[in-house]
Amino acid sequence: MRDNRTPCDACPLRRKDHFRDFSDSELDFVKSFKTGELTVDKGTAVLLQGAHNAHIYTVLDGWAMRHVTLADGRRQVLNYALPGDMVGLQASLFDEMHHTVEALSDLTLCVFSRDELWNLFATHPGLAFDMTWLVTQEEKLIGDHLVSVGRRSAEERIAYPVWHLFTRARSRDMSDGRKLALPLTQQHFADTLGLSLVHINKTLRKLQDKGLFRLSNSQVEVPDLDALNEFTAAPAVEFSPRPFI
Amino acid sequence: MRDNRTPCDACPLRRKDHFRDFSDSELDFVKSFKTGELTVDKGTAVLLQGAHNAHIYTVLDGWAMRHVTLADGRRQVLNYALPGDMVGLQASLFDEMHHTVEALSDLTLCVFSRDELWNLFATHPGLAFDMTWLVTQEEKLIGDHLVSVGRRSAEERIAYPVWHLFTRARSRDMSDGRKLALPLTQQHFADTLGLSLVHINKTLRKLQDKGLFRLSNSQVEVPDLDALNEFTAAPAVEFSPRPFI
DNA sequence: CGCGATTTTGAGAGCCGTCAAGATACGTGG
DNA sequence: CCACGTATCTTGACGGCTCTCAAAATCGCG
Repeated sequence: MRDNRTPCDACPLRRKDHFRDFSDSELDFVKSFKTGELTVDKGTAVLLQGAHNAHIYTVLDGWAMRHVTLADGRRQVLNYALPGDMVGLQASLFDEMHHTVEALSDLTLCVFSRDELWNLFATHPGLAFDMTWLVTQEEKLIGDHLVSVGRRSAEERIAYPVWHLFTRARSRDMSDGRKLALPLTQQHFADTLGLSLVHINKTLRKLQDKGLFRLSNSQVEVPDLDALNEFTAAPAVEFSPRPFI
Repeated sequence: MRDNRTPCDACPLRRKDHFRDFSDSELDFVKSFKTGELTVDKGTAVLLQGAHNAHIYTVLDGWAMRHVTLADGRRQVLNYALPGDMVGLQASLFDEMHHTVEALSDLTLCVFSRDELWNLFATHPGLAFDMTWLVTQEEKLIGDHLVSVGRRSAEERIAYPVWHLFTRARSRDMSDGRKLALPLTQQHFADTLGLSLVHINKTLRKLQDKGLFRLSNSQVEVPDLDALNEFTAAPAVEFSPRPFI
């Protein structure tokens, strides 16, 4: 945890169109709710499956991944967390974590105390409401993911997270509109989509040959996002500023 | 919606060990929050994917299923709802539904007004907290489901919902410990697990030949729940009274 | 420049899907 | 109570999507 933390007053996320702003009272509370800032290197596990943790986090900068590891080593990625996303809340409010949260890039997190969560609900129903909304959004994302893994072909499956991550990253101004730095290996795609690494590689080639996108050097380039969206057969998402804490 | 509704004072769920009781103040609020009761026949869609709905529901009696239907007709079941589970909240707090909720049996639901939700957060932080907890639990269940579909073999996959539904139903006193009325067809299993109906049928036979359970006449019989749990390789769940609204 | 991580490619096997048809159970009306 | 239509379950054959195994090529980093 570092001293030179980002003051909430000057939170870079608040300035982005994607996120809604706080009221003065809410901002004051969040400032006190935030107990510190955590910066970890790429590859670090921030929250560990099976462990208890006294903190809740919001991603301030970087990419994280939530995943479950089975006893025999098989892994399943649940979701990716981008700036503005909370992690540590989802498992369940006070039980042990059911999944691991790992940094995919160098990662900066705002740290909140779990003990203060009740206080948030008691004194700031608006923020509590926002938090619940965020959890329902997470549930929706995982549900969509489940639909993909359960019912779509390999080609459709791969296209979905490319489009999805690109769209989410763009709304956070992480992309210039066509290119995006994407810190995922093909193994990540495999563990996300329930496919083998080899099959991911071959299917990825087919999709790139179709011109839907281009992956290289940890970068994605999407020439036509609408075409990619149509290929995934996923409903396009509407845009309205979303809350964050 | 019927007139002879179940009064919250005499809610049959409150009496079960599985659910925690309300404080007097909470009970009063929930009584006013509940605007009616809805009883529908087996097969009825209570909430429709793509539609808006002014209500939130809690299952009072019966089985429901939450599922997504793709444009070409492929279906993916997200989860099953049993007495005490909320439906209609998850999609997202005020947007259109992203999935359908359908009655698997004759189904009775408590009806709550979405407009009052804000009031709940403003005046009863305890209930708001419970509601958030319920959503995180749903997210956990869907996450576990995703792990199953993404990373487990057909045999492991099928065993999981049998164990899971049996355990959940038993905690609601719907089973005598060995037998349970389970209103699922093999097609439901297929749509739940991302497998074909034919393959479900053949795998189901193998598992029954192993003696893990027996399905017939819409009944499951599980001779040894622990053995089944071990086979699924899913972590057993601890028991503590959970909230409901 | 050298080593580990990641990507790529090929071959062969097998799990699972599709197609098809028959058997059984269930609900409804006569 | 029986007849009949529909839903559900069962079984077999066959094809293909995806897996595993294996090895080479390329990339990334110190």
